[in-house]
Amino acid sequence: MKCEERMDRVYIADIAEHEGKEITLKGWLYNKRSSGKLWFLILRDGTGTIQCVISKADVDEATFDVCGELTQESSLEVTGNVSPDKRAPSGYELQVTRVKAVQIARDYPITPKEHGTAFLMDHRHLWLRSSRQTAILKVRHEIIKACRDYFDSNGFTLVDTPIFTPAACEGTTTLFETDYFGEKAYLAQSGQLYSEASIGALGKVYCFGPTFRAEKSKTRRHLTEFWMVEPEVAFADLDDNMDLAEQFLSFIVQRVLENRSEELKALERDTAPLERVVPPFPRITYDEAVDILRKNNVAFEPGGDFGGGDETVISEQFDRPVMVHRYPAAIKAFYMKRAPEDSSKALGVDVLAPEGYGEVIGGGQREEDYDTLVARIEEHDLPREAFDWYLDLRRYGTVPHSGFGLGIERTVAWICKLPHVRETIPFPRLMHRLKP
RNA sequence: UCCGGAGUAGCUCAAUGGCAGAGCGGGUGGCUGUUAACCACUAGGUUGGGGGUUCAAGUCCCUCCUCCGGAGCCA
Repeated sequence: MKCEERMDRVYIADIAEHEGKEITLKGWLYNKRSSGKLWFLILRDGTGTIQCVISKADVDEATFDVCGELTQESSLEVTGNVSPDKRAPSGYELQVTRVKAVQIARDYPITPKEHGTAFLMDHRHLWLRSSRQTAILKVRHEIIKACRDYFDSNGFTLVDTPIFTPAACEGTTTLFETDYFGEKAYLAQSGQLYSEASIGALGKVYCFGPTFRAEKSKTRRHLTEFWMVEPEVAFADLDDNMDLAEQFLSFIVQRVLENRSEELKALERDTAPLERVVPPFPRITYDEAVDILRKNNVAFEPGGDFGGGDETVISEQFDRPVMVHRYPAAIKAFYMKRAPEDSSKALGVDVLAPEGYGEVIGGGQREEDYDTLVARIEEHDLPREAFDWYLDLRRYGTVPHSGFGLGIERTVAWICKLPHVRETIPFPRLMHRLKP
C-alpha cells in the first residue's frame, strides 16, 4: 500500500517520462494565478517547476476552493494528468484532479518582485528557494564534485586536516581565536602544513574543508568562512604544480559546462569565455605582470602584491586563466622556496581567473631544506617551537614538493559570473553577517 | 581601520523647508488559458535613535547606530 503511494510520487524533472499518466507531485507553491473558473498553480519541488491547471468544471468544489486558500510557499501535494502543452516553458503541465494542502504559509516575506541584498540576506534561509539561488547551489555542487572526482581519479588520497589549530599557518593573516580548554586555539586558515605532512605517507593528497580568516575585508571577493580544496604532491616542482593547476581548473570548468548548462542558462551566463578554459594557460612571471601594468598606465609600486584592480588588468590581456609566478619573496609566506636563479623571488604561483574575478588559486613549491626553513622561520619572527613537527618533515626523508589551494566561492562566482561571492555559499559569513 | 554612499508602509522607491505618496505584496470582489496575469475597491507610517535650528524638518546642522560599495589584506 505504502509502496504503491511512493511509486506514484514523481519529481518534476522526470515529468516527461509520465506523459498521459496520472501522477502526484509534492512541493511548494511558487506562484499562482486565477482566471475565474481556473486556477494556475506554479509548483516547484527542487528539481524544477511546472504549471498545474485546475478547472472548476473538472474538480469538486472543495478541491477548487482549496486553491484559493493556497499562498506563496505553501507546501502541497497535487495529483493530476501529465499533458504536453506548447505554452508551458517546460513543455508540460499538470491537469489537476486533486490538491492537498500540507501547510498554508502565512505572509511569505520574499515576493516575486525586486528586493535589496540586505533584505534578501536577512532571509537567506528562504531566499535559497528562488530559482536563481538554486541554480547557483547546483553549480556549486557540481564544482565541488568535480574537484573530488578529479583528485580521486588521479591517484590523490583525501586527508582531512584539523580546523582547530595551535598556531598561525603562515603568520600573515588574522585568525579567529577560540578558547580551547584554557588554551588558545585558532580556526584553520589552510590545511597546507598538514597536507605537507600527509604526502610523506601517501605521496599525493588533498584536503577539502572550510577555512577562516578574521580579516575585516569588505569586498565582493571576501568571506570570513570559505571553502578551499588543497592538493599537495611529493616530488613536484613549480612547473609540475602549474601543470596540475591548469589541468584541474580546466576539468572543473568543462564538467560544469557538460552537466549544468541549464543552470548556466538560467543564470544568463555567456558560456563562450568558459569554453576557452583549456590548457595550456599562459604563464608569466611577476616581473612580466608588472610590465603589463606599466604598459596600461596603472599606478603600481613594484615589489608589492597586486590589488583587485591590478589583477583585472593583467587577466584582461588573456582569453583564459593566467598563471603568474615568481613573486617577490618578501611578500610571500615563509615556507615558499626561493627561485634558484634569483633568491629575491619565491616559487609561488597565483592563477587569475578571467573577467575580473582575480585570484582563484594560490600556491607554489615549498622549501624542503631543513636549515633554510629554520632561517626563514627566524626571519619571519615566527615561534620555532610551534613548527617543530613541521621541521621534522625536512629531517626525515625530505623531498621537493608543491601544492596549491583553490577557493571554491571565487570559482563559483566566476563560473556563474556573479557580482559577489556571498551568493555562492548557502549561508555566507561576512564581517557584518553571522545570521541566519 | 580608512574613503564614499544609503536608512520613509511588509518590499522597492518618490516627496522645492509647507497636507507623507506610488508600484508590488496583504485583504475583499470580478474574470475559463494565465505566464512576475489583469481590473476594481481596501487596510497599511513614531520617515533608523537622540539632540538642535525654524512659525514649520522626511528635507538643514550635530551626534550615535545599522547596512551597502570600495581600499588595505587575502582565496
